[in-house]
Amino acid sequence: MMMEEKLVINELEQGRELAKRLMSNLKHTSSIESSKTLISEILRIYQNAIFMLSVNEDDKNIILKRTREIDNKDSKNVSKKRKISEEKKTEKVKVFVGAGQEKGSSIDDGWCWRKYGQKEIHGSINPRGYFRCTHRFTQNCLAVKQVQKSDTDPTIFEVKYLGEHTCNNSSPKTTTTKFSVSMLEEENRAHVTEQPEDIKPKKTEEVMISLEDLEDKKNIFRTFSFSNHEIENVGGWKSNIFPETLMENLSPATSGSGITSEIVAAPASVENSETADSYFSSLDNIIDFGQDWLWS
DNA sequence: TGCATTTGACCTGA
DNA sequence: TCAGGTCAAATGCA
Repeated sequence: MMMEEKLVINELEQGRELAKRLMSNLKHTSSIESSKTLISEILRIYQNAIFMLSVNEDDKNIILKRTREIDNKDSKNVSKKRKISEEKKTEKVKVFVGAGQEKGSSIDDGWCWRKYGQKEIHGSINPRGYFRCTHRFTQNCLAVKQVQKSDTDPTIFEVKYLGEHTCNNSSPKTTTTKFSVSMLEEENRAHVTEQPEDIKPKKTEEVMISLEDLEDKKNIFRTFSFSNHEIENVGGWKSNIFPETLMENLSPATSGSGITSEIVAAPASVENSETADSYFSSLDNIIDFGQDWLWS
């Protein structure tokens, strides 16, 4: 089996386990917070899986090469202070570049990060930002990520994840699954109809706003797109992610604000795959379920 | 006032 | 020796 297929399967298996836990949670407990956290985790895992299925061959080769290098180093039992032997996962995240991003702030991937350094990288125009989990000291969470803006496309950020989150992700901000939605929310507020004061987004309720919003699916996926810009079969890709009914409900104003241009099609091999279709269908169900549950 | 960010210095591996 | 990664004091912000 190909290495990337194993990685995807691993991600999806994690998603399945989390979904089971979520179901159990809903049956046996009334802990809304833990269920929200599980939903966020599931969405993140499916995002990773979709990304793995959709990266182009060059990106796959880079990821595989790094994975093998890591494996080799592990097998030699080399222990260095630099985190070269830790699990590393690289994502390319295309974002709307707003003011916050220009300042080099962290890409909001649902976790709570604290910036601890920035370095000019030899041969790169843009500096690399270093982030660690906010709960590093309180919960001994060793997750770290590096964010660097692409030299060729300023709307693409390469994000490297090192280490796993061991924190319980209890920060209000960390329970969101927005994938860099924040800047777009700023943009969207100009278009969104006025809401009553009491439901304006508050920091502690971002997950509710995020999941309650009818356009949430659109927000999630339009702010996370894939590095394969060559393939533009948007209809097939979008129809996998967004049900037709949802697409019909999107207002022209909002769909014209960038969503169609920012969602990049999956490779044909993914689009034509029944397996992949079922994954996307599951994702829809998960998102639908999350919204219905939160509304109820 | 507490927390996050910035940034120069320092450390480490290649 | 140099590039990349981390530390920690200074600074900013709510």
